[in-house]
Amino acid sequence: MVRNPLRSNKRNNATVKKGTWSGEEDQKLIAYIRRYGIWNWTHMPKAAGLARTGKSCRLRWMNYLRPNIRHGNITKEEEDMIIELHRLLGNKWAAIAAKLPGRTDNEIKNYWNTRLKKRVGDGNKLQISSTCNTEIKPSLPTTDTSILKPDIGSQHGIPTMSGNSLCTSYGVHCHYKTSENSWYSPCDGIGEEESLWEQFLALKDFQIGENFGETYMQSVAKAPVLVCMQQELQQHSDSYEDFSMDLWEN
DNA sequence: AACATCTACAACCGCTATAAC
DNA sequence: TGTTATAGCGGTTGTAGATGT
Repeated sequence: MVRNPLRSNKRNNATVKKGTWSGEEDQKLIAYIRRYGIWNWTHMPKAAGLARTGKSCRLRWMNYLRPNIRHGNITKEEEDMIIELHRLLGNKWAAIAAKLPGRTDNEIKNYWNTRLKKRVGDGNKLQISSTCNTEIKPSLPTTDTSILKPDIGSQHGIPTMSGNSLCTSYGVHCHYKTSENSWYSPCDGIGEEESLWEQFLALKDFQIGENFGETYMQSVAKAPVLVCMQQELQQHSDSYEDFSMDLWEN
């Protein structure tokens, strides 16, 4: 894991160190950031007395040195979350990491590529109707269809998707259950989504059903769905950009 | 014991989005 | 409006250590 230590920087002819960080380098970076904070990754290395690129410093800090990073074995619960989040979000490692406190995108990416990829495989992508060209992640077979409501969405040309525990109420969202009595949501808040839903439904001119709030609150596969909604909205609304993209950020 | 292959993961690279000018 | 700088993301690489032959 030790990489070649010294290489010249073609741009400024300076010698830039590469490869594994030493304890001394770590201490320099930590000490500098503690004292001065993060102000500019490009210029920070020189100020901190490090022969590294800003990019290298940033990576080292973000992945290993910053506070609250959890090192060590990934728990079964975390592993389950990674699998489910990957199923929903795909290779959005930063988005997945945001849901696992203390874990970094790099760590999750490595964990997926080395341990989970082979086990979980590729037959895990959620499918969505052809009306939506967004690739979304895989789904497990549906077993319980008793809770299905009329697929209003499809009547309006809205893409329908399915999830592990399928509930296509209103044809545009589904529930996802990660474990017994535990609903998981990829988004922190619901305000933005609610607004999006309302605008979307208004554009589509159909009613929010009586169980809408409950079902939508439990919806986890909504992130990909929202992209489809955004695509729909984009065709109808100039203000689409005002509210759409933040949804993925969370 | 020696060599080959595999696994895990730290780190790098290239690209894109965004901000600043 | 175009250009440049910066930050961040995801894919990929390189290598130490483990395991197999």
